[in-house]
Amino acid sequence: MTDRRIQKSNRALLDASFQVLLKNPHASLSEVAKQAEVGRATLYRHFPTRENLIKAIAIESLQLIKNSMTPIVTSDLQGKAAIHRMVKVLLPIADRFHFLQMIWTLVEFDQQVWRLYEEQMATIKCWILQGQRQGVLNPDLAADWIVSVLDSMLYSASWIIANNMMETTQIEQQLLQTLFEGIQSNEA
Amino acid sequence: MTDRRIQKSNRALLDASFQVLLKNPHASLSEVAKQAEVGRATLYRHFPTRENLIKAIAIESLQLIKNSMTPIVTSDLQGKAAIHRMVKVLLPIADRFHFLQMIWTLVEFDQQVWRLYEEQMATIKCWILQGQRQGVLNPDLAADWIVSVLDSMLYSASWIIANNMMETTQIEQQLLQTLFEGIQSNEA
DNA sequence: CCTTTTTGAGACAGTATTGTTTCATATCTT
DNA sequence: AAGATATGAAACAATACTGTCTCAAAAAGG
Repeated sequence: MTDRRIQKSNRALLDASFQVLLKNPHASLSEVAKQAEVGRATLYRHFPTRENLIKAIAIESLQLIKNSMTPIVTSDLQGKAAIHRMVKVLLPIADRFHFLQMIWTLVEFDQQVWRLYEEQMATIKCWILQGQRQGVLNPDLAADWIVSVLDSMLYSASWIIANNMMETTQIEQQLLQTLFEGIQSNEA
Repeated sequence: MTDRRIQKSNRALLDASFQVLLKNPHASLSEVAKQAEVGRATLYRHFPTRENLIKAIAIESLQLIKNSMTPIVTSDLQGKAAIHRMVKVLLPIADRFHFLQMIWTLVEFDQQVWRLYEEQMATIKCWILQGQRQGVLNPDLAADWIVSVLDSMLYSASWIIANNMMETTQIEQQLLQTLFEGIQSNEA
């Protein structure tokens, strides 16, 4: 039915562009095509404009994030346990967060992308409010602030991983520790 | 001695470019010149290349940060108290951090800029190690991780302030609370 | 007041990128 | 195997931005 060539090119382009634009958001589409081992014309056939390409990556990233989170949503995990689990699940795809954060200022997205984004944020916020009601999370902290911190810590972690400054498992442990208990010494 | 026009144009250009490029790193130099109420030719007379302009903003930002931090360095504050104070001092200029973080991937800086940056980071890292030795900061956390978290939390705060989502004083309090004690409820 | 210097406006060439189109070739589907 | 379709290479126009230059006007300094 569907031509295998199309799928192959599409995949190669999505992977390559993510890889290239993550490193350098200014990269020309020639570079992307080259990295994807695909002709420049083919790139334009698949993604008519640059914005179109970036949007496709954004949607794929958000979809990836969503797919990682739904198992947690459908499970009966709540509050702290849910957040704990979420961090573990999202850390491996933290570079997707990085990408979204990076292009956020460069491209104006349409409703579709925003909806996906808001949806994920709403889910996280919901867990936080739940945790606060249950008394496991500090109710003095604004939910928006906590969401933002979570976001930026994942970003930090992704950056450290990308630069090979620490091992993934160690980062995971340190992130959770810091997020829940802060940087203060336990004994203090 | 020095022509007042030069200083005036220079200041206007530095302010305008920071403002414009913070919003949109892609903005053309025409937009910058327009915002600065200065001719495009004048912009090029002051800053021969785009990179040159961005570098100037980066240096000014780093200098600003440095000037904010030196009073703390020369004081005898240490460990937690020093970090506490630092957060308070840096929060008002968090948008400078935001800017640096934003352009970091877009421009390759020369030694001068790197030195200034490394210098600030080293100072912060020094305080953290000190705090860990004194037992006020969790010694299990990597100093690099803590620096990174600090950085990203300031970024979060700056973003929230920029979007008028919370008041500055409240953010300051929440940032310190989260940084030191995490998001966990005290009673938990 | 007179000289020097900066400025703004505009024209200008150079360059890079975008996006389109064509056509022969290779690869798929049936 | 045969027809349909995606692809690569290349040429192409259009655009946008960069960086340079000139010149008259404005503003500074002594």
